[in-house]
Amino acid sequence: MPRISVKEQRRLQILEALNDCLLTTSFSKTSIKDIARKANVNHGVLHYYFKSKDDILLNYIDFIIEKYLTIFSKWITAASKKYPDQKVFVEESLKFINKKVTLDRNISIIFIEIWEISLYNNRVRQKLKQMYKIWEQTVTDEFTKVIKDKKEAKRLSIAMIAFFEGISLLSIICKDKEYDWKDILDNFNRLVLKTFF
Amino acid sequence: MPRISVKEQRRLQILEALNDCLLTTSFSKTSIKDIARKANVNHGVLHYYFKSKDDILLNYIDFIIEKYLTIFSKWITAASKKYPDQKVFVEESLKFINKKVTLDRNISIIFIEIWEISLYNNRVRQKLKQMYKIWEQTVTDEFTKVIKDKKEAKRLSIAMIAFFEGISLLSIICKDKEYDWKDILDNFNRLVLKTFF
Amino acid sequence: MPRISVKEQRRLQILEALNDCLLTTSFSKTSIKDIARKANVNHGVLHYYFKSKDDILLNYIDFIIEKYLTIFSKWITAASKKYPDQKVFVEESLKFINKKVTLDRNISIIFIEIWEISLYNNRVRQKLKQMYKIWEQTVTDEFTKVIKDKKEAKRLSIAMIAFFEGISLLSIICKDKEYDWKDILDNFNRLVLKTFF
Amino acid sequence: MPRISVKEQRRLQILEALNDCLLTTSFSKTSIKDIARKANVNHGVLHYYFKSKDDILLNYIDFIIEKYLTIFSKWITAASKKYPDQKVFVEESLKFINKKVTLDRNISIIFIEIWEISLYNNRVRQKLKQMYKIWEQTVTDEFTKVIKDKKEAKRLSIAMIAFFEGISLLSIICKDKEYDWKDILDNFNRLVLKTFF
DNA sequence: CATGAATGAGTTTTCATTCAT
DNA sequence: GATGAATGAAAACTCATTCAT
Repeated sequence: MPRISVKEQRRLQILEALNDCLLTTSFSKTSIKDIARKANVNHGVLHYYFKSKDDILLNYIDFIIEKYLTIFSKWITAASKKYPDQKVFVEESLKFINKKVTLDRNISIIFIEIWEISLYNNRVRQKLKQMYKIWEQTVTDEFTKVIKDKKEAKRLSIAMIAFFEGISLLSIICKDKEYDWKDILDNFNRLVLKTFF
Repeated sequence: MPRISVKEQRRLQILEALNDCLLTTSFSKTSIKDIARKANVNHGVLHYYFKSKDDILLNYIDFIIEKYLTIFSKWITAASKKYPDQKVFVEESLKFINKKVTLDRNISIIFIEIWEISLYNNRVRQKLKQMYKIWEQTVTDEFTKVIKDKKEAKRLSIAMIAFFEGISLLSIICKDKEYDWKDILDNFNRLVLKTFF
Repeated sequence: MPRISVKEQRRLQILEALNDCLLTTSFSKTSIKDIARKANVNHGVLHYYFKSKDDILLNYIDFIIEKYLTIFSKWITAASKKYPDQKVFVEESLKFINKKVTLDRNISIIFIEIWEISLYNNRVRQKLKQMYKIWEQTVTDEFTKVIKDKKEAKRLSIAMIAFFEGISLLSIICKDKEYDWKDILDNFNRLVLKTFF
Repeated sequence: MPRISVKEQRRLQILEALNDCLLTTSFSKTSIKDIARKANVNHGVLHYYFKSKDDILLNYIDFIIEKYLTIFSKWITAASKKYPDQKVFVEESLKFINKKVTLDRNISIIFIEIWEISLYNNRVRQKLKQMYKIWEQTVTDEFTKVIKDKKEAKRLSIAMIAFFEGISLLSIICKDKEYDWKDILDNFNRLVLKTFF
């Protein structure tokens, strides 16, 4: 008795294929056949597992958001046990996010693509908004442990997310030896740690 | 004797039409005929003034970048005269950018679209990169007036741009009463002013 | 269990349709939809079986060349058995070519069209050149049986092909009771037979 | 008082431009603007001097046919005086035709193009037919000086024209060191001279 | 379930032709 | 007469979607 049904497995296979496609081509210019080819399945199959190309997109957005929220929440759970000292926990968390999310080229590309899709697709935008809300609340929760003012904690949380997304974006567009993104993030992290601990 | 030739006028008219289109539809899904309709011209005209759809795009990117770099540099020039006090100048500049750029919905939408296009279009990416470089240098120049360490000034300049772009992005995706973007930016500005002056 | 796959059958159907079209319209002015209409298929199908209009053309050229080289070589093989006497064999061969090729209106039209295409399409020209080379060699081989000088045999072979192609051309352009093309060819054949046998 | 009006001069200029174009591109793929560019005139002008693109073609056909018939008849007139000996006259005439017409690459290309156009354009075909008729009669007239049988003279005349056109065609398609077209023609000429003189 | 042939709407592009200036 | 902007029909091609086998 498999935990994931064959059907679910096929669906994941297709969503992963779309993910691969998006690393080189925009969703608009990715054809159903492109996805099928990457997934090693017949293109007709895609319409068996999904209603339409747009349905694949919506499922993909859920898939990708869940994937990264899961990574994030798993880390938080594990790290809060591993690092009982709050300062070390925050330090390690920032390092983790920077390395695994902000400066991960593939994730950055995928999210720039999703941001754009969300501009003209309300359902995608709602999903994305929900993701940022969860992210913000998680970060705010952590900040409230060291900042009394709840409003201030939220403000800082949002600002930090904005900053990370901005760096994620610029690191893709301005890929250049001149800009040392890791250095910039390390300095930021130091500033945060120095300020609050 | 017109300052701008008829030809140039028509080209601008078409680029403005594309700008309008991008506020509601992605470039990929905007057809030549859509642009023509918005510009109130026959679709054949677009191929008379531009080589191809891609040529329109490239010209549009130049047009939009120049437009905002011009707004920005004009402000700097005028403001540095108007506000001889460095602190006031910086304060007013931040206010101006926030209002006219970061929180301008249309600009934000346009740039999220351009970011995405740049992912898969090297020429667009180069243009964008060049724009960010100019922006960074202008900001760095201002920062060096109050920060001795040049490297630090550059780091801060980049961080600030990343932060503003992040806010610009989130303000579009998370448009919600819950998030008061102006408030977040005002707080940030206060922090900057307090830190350096 | 079909000898020819459905795919190959459809491709042939399309190439035959193009052949029909060329009898009334030039390739340039024959649209994909024209071919589809003649083939009784949807125009999208043509792009399913062939990469592009040019790909259809290239395949058509191969198809038509092979068709006539096959007719020709089959005849030679069969006739050389049927007519053991060399003179009779040549006589019958000339008759056959005249009737089935040189004075076949459809073939003449098709080839005049292909000649023109080859002017501005190098790949088509190479295919045509290859066909004439094979034809020339086959004829030269036959001539060498009655002419000792190999160079002379080749010269005559080429001259004969040129003559037949010229007649093929003129018979289309100067279709008129005044010109009895069969009579001209018969006289030519008699001359050839009288000269070498 | 010019012999040729300005209007006529412009028209010729345009027809010459089309001639240039046809050396590299088929008539179908030659645009009005291509012709105008080659003629160094505004494309709108072409519709002032000619009713339509097709009208340009028809005039061009007349122009090119007259041009070569003129060359041909001028030669005949001059040569028949210059070479009172009939054999020498024929010998020189054949040499002239071979060099100036049959093996002139540009003329060959132009005529292969015209042959094709004539396939699907009755008016062009009629003009071409008329040209071949005049050519045939001129040659027949010469042949009747040495051949008593009028029908035979005509047959030979047609055969010779067919042969020359065939060589003209093959020399373009099978341009190759392997085929020495001049040699083939020289041999043919020798044969003709030997046979009738 | 899987396959791949078929459909047809929609896209970019070309270009002969017209016409106001 | 000359110019070049504008028109609109038609072309090649793409592709999401359907469906018979």
